[in-house]
Amino acid sequence: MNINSVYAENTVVFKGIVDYDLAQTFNCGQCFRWDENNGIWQGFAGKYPCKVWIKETELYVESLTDVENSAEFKEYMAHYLGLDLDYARLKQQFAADATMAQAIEYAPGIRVLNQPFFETLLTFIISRNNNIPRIKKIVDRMAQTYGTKTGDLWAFPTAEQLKNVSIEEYNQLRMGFRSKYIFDAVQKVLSGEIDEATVKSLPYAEAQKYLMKIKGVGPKVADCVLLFSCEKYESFPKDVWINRALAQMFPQGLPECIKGMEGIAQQYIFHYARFNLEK
DNA sequence: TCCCAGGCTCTCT
DNA sequence: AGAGAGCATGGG
Repeated sequence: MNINSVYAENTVVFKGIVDYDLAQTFNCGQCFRWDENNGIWQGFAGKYPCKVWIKETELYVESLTDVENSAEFKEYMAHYLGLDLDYARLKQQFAADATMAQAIEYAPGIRVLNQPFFETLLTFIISRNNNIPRIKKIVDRMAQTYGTKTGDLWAFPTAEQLKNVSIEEYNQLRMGFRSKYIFDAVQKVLSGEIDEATVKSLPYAEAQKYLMKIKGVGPKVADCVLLFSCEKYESFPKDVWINRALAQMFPQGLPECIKGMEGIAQQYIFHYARFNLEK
């Protein structure tokens, strides 16, 4: 996609933005570390601590540290925010199915972010049998205990920063039975047994199997990592809400019009289900 | 007090 | 291979 943007003073402005809602995007359960203040969202997009806001059809991203390479910054943010995928066309395609059209209409401003691999892997290990508010708290404690602070924002820790953290220390972050799984994931990333470039290069099914070498990572967590950080848009994570949606909204199965991009459709379905379906 | 959460592992059949 | 209990923790 051709993305129109201008850059000045650590800020990139993306123009011609239509149907993009930051609240819907950051609150739809795909990420856990963005906070809003007076319409301005703050958080980390990869290595960039940022403020993000939308004014009419312009999307502003201000880096809170000095940008060394503005071209790289622009490209990274466009991809992170999902601006390089034609959502207008995709949503029109999905809306061929009436139930999909209903889910999209409920929150048309959702975009699937392209997040960093390591952070996504760990946060979705924490997500297992957990609820979103508590996931956020645990992830914040991880950042504040082991990450690096920029201004008043704590970066999610790198694998290197977690190198010497023990299971007992993870327990102190109140992550319960997930501590040993976080520990295993960190070790496997550090040893190279789990390699980001390898995951991304594998076809979906093999990539899922590869990630499941990590203890505590099953099909659902692997699918989330593949969808939210590896551009495997055919990945369709199934949690309790999606299972409810499948039973109540798609008793005949998923429609043909989302094929190949099931993961993007999934995010609209998930968000709709969470706020509209009975338990 | 019990139920549940962006599930998975282990055990029993 | 399929079903079911158990799991840490905290909010409702």
